[in-house]
Amino acid sequence: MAETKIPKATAKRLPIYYRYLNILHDSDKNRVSSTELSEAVKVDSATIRRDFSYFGALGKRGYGYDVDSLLKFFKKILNQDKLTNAALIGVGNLGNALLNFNFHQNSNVRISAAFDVRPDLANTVQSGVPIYPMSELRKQLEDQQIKIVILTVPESVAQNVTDDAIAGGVRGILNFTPLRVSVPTNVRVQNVDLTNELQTLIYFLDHYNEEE
Amino acid sequence: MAETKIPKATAKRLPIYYRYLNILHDSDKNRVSSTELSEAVKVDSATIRRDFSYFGALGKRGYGYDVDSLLKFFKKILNQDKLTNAALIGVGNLGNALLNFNFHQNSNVRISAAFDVRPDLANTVQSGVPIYPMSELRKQLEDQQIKIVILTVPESVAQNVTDDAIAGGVRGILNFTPLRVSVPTNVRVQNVDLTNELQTLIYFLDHYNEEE
DNA sequence: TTTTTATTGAAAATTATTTCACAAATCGTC
DNA sequence: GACGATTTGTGAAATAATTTTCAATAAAAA
Repeated sequence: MAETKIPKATAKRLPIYYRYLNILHDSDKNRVSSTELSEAVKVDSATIRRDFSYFGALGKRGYGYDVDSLLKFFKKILNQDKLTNAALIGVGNLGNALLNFNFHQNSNVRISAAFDVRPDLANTVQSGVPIYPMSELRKQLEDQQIKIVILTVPESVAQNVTDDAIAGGVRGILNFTPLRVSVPTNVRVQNVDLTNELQTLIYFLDHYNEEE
Repeated sequence: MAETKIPKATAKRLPIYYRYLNILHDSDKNRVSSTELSEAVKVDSATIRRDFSYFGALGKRGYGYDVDSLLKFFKKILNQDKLTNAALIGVGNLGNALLNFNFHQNSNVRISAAFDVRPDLANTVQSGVPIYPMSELRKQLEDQQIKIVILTVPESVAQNVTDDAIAGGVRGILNFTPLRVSVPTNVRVQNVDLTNELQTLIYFLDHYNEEE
């Protein structure tokens, strides 16, 4: 399934490249060099070439990379040639913003179902997405074959909800709660911890002055 | 200023430790081992000990770490013993959610000013935070001595707004736009790219199955 | 007191990632 | 075609981060 395992650091950069390739494509550029890419995405050009080379020789010496074929290649690699459905669990403050956040505009992901405990939300439609009661979580995930969830519930219930979601077949979790949830090894968690990010930023400001 | 430069990977974990130490403190635990911490924060115990050791010998062999003194230490290190004001630029969909997101509850950061282009928003107060017109960005940042901004504007204006903010003295940017903004070396950018996170998650799901 | 158990701190080994630097390939021009 | 200018792809070196290992020490038990 994997093409001889790409480094994680590389994998995390692929969407960044993909995004900029789309921009180039939309502006009808058909050729790009690693140096040019480097400036746009703020990644060293040697790193970009190394990243690309894990997938084979994608460029041409003395020429650069062909935008269209590179784009097509990454679209495939990133599964962006198919639509991926995700579920949002917890339609509170942040959850609501994510419902309106148009993932589908920039990527082939869309939130196709949402869940919340509040009885007045259950069985309504918010921003075009049906909201189900939490009691239906497992069943709906199974029925709709949803493999990815976005977790925006209160920390106190995060682990329970996670367990439920995994029971429903979920394989990837975008976790906005500060809790580091426990999951089996075949489930992937990507943590987005806003308080953390701010604190890290403050730390760097105070301790890594005037350099990079 | 810096205590002989800590690895970046370590710096990013400090807020995670800090948060869990607070939880331990609140539940009146006064001692913790690296193994116990490890389970809670999902970081290998050796990595935790290594991380701590950059700051000196904080623990006691055969005993573990004293929660209170460790907490006090990290509070200082992370500047959480002082209040840090941040500004939010762009009170749209996501920006609004962040205004309501209580950073102050979990950390000593609060959003003390917000900015938006919409004339109907300017000079109102949203969730207790005054909204200023964009034209006042630089002046307000200077006057209020705000060094950190949260950027939730449309991508198309991200670079301009960033330049303005930096002219106003900003040193750290939590960037929610997909644009990799250009900044001088003494300004730090922390990118939070939601579409990216989802795409990375999908990539890992498809290519790094059944292992870790 | 002595022994056992728990646990850190740090050196060393390992693994992962980035960067350098250059030969090889290709392009565009004369 | 030959030549100079570009630009990739990649070994090798450098740097960064994690993990192993274990001596030293503290606390608890005998």
